[in-house]
Amino acid sequence: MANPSTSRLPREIAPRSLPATAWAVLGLLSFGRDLTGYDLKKWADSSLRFFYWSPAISQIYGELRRLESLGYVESWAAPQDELRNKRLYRITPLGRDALTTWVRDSPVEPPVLKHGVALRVWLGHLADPGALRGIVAAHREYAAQMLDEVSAARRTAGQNAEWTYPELVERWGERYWAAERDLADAMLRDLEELG
Amino acid sequence: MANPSTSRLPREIAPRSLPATAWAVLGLLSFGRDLTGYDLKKWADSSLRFFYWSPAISQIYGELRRLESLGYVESWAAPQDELRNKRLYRITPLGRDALTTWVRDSPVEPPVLKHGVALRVWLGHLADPGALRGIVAAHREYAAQMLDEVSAARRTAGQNAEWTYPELVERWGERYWAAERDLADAMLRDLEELG
DNA sequence: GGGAGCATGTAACGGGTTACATGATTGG
DNA sequence: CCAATCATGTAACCCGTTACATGCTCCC
Repeated sequence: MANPSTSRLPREIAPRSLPATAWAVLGLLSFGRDLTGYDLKKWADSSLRFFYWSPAISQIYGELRRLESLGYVESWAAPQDELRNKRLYRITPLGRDALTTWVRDSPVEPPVLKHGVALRVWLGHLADPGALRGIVAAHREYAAQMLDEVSAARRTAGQNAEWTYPELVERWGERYWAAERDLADAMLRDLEELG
Repeated sequence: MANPSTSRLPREIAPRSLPATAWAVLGLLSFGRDLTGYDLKKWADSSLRFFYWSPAISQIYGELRRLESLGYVESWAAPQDELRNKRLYRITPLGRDALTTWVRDSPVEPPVLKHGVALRVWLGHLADPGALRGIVAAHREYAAQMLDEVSAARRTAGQNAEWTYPELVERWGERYWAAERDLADAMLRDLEELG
């Protein structure tokens, strides 16, 4: 049996590496604005979701608390209106350093691809051909709409130097969703050829 | 206060809908072969992962137990060699029906996109331009390799009618990874234009 | 009056991963 | 002899979601 007094290692000093979501939230704050959790959720919905994903609001609040406990963000109460307060968050120099290190050094996780439409086509031997084409056609429209939305987001975004990289990623997002739409079209043609 | 005797509804009879992973595992079995958990993991690694993803082996074993408790699969011990047994699984008619219903009726989850490379480029204001290009270039190679692997898988796959739909999805996978590679190239060009 | 938006959080749950444990066989 | 492969499973843990709770303001 292990000696109980030695079997437990002291809590490691080096900061445990955070989930990518935490870095994404900190990343939103790295553009320099003071924001509430609610603000962050809206911003994630209108930008992050096109190439990453938008966490649930409850998770954002949780990550903000964790980031604050690590000293990566600071917060204070600010008047929302006469009666209520809201909590504004700002990135700290320590947080900026940690995020910079993460961007530079952390191994890049391979992109997650979990394509429910492909999964269903793969099981085509169990489906009615018409219904299958319907599923793919619906996905085609979904991709087309994502393309519309990311294009709209790009047009309304600022053009200053500060937004160079987000703009570049939005361009990438447009191409991505256009490709996704074209891929759906090609799959529809393949399905129709089956008769 | 709610009356404790009525505040709790009776356990619903209708089968709770399973996570997509369970349907994917059942889907592997729907091609009609008797397989072990280990076999299923290998097959997932060589086909599912190109368009969905390959669950951990421990999860496959767990899902198999759940599917068996629902009557969707049956299993029996078979001799692996003189000393050991392995457990073979087969889909049941009930399981086939349930899977068919799922393919037909379940709402299709929008494809998950969680692109770590795009996230890092989006934070480009914190990175050294050369390092950023390095990240994208590595991703370009990753996509190219996925393309190679899915092409190889398609060439070695059976050509009979049974494999029509898997083959179609593999074709889709080839196009997908080719597009991903081209998207990385385009992003590299955009990054280089920044100077 | 009611619904949408603003704003913050807790609790329960499920999905999925890694690490661990075990042990035989095959091939270099 | 050692590593890889075959084969099955448990336990701990974390990530993330949904559902729930609260309450104000603005606008129709």
